[in-house]
Amino acid sequence: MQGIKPSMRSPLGREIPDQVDPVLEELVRGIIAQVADKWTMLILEVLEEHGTLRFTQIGKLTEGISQKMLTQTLRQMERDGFVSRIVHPVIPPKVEYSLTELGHSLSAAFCGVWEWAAARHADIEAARRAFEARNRAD
Amino acid sequence: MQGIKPSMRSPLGREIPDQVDPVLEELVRGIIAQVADKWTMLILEVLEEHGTLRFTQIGKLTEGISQKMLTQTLRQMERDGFVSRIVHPVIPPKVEYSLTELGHSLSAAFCGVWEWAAARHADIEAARRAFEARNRAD
DNA sequence: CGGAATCCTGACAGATACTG
DNA sequence: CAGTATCTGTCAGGATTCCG
Repeated sequence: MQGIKPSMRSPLGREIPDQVDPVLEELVRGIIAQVADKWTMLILEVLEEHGTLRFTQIGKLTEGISQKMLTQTLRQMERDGFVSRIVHPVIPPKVEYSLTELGHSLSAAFCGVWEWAAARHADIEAARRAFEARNRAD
Repeated sequence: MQGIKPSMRSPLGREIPDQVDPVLEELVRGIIAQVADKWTMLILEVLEEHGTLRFTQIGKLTEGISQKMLTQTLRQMERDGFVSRIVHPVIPPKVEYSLTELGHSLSAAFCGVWEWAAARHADIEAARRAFEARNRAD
């Protein structure tokens, strides 16, 4: 009886109810889906590494992103409180982005998944090769 | 100089190189994208909670999944070594799925993100309301 | 410079039908 | 029961153009 929801295995002794509010669950799932998004993760990393950056700079540092997705992703991250967006009313425009405390904490939370993936990727690759071999045999 | 990659902030003192192999990075990113997939996460949870299950049972317990996506997702998870698939050669067919050790460890790895999301969802919702209010004002 | 608006396509999800 | 095959629609996301 263990689940990926912390309510069922939380090492902290906190009294999280076993029956998680389905509304909360749905919300949390949505949040995870968003933060696990390709561009969100990349931008998160770029901002972690470089601190405050301007729009175009993020675009250059985020390999392969289109202007549309950059705008869209940054908006979403701003909306969720992960990045702060400061507009300097000058000509030409200057907009600076940086991670909020919430953004940094998100980054830290994902660190565990990164460590897991880095530690186990060899097992995954092995599993894939084994799977290939199995299916080639029939 | 901090990133979401553990190489830059790993609390464990292990000697992970600061310059992560870009190939590995791409792989890890792909893995995360997959495991963060909606159905993958749901099935992961269902199997954690119920142990070994048959194809149809997983379908019933995974609200809203189509039979196509169930097959597809289970195949992928089997390919990556997260679930084992045992076919009993009887009539009618009987196929049993269960998590492997790798699957359980994946589940555990994501627990941290769940805890983060559960702990911080109020902040995110507040940020969203503030964002709404801000944009309503102009 | 930092976007917004528009158009377009291809990948992927859902529904349906068939099968060992 | 546990799939496969096929068709179709939707929609995320790229390219392009324009604007304060």
